Amino acid sequence: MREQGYAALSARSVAARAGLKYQIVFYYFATMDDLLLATYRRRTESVLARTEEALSSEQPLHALWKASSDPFDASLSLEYMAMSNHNAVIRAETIAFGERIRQVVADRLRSRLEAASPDPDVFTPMGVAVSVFLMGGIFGFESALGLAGGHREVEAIVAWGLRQFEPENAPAEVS
Amino acid sequence: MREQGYAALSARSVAARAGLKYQIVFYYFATMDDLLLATYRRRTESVLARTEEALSSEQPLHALWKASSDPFDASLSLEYMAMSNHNAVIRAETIAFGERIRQVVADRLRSRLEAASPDPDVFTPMGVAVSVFLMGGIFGFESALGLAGGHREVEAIVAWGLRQFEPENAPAEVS
DNA sequence: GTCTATACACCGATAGAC
DNA sequence: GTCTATCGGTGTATAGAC
Repeated sequence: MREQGYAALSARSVAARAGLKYQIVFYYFATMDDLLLATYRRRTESVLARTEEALSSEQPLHALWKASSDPFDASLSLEYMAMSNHNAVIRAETIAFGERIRQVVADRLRSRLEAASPDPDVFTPMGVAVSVFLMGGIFGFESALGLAGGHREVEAIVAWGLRQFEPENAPAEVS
Repeated sequence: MREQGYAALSARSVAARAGLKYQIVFYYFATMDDLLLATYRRRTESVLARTEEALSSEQPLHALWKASSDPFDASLSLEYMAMSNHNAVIRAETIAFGERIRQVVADRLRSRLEAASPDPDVFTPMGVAVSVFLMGGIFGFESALGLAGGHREVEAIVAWGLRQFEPENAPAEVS
């Protein structure tokens, strides 16, 4: 899926990688949608685990940016997002997971962000957390693609923003 | 493509909409890639036109956010981005267009942003322009999907940011 | 320009042998 | 559990009639 897109995920292509005949896929999964959902859930669990690991570091907001903007992850995430647009099962999963993870992130960062917020009405924990999350994702995807116009300049702004909440960190660590 | 994803764009599906036999597609376009590229180019031209229109308004940065975050556009853009991941022709076009439009936006906003920048080393024209662009795109896509957790809070931050450069605007106009 | 006819590859899914 | 055999459907693409 990462290499060739969701359209290339077929029983035949999956089985070929395992060195088996494609009919075996239907022995383990009744339909391709079942396989897809199982794969997606395994992935969201892994993303959640890595996010929580980032949140446990000494500079959780910086770590969240770093984890979110990872190009390898971002391009696969984008594939699932595109699929969410026209597959009801995947869309439901994307929404449920999206709501869940940003709640987790906001909760875990709450005390730290509230204490450091220059303006608590504007820079709420949820707002800051989701902003970092969203910006990181699309930034990472563009990097994977090879589209980097303005990235250096955006990083300068992001570094400034992160510094407002976690001041002791040097900007160099951001990228 | 918008309704069913890039995988559903086929000679058969296109011709069916026109009420014709699918073979006629190969009369107008030698390959499906040719059709795809022609469609994509028509779209990027239209996006560029609307962007330039936004930049001509009295509050170009606010207008840029509004145009970028339009959900209807964003979901189709995401489909092309996902496709860029594994189709070399589309990827080249995405990169070329991406570099071009952010250069246009940064140039057109330069004098205004430089004059208002609270810190010219951090908030460069390119940095601000691309940040608005990227955030708007993913924000609009999530809105189209029905994933809105933290959106209200993100909008508050975006409104604050826009206000730094175009102060006379009321926050209500941002969304 | 639009049609019919045809070719061949790949798709999801099922039945039944071992 | 893994295999072979088989099904109908869809995909891109070409040749040739009208």
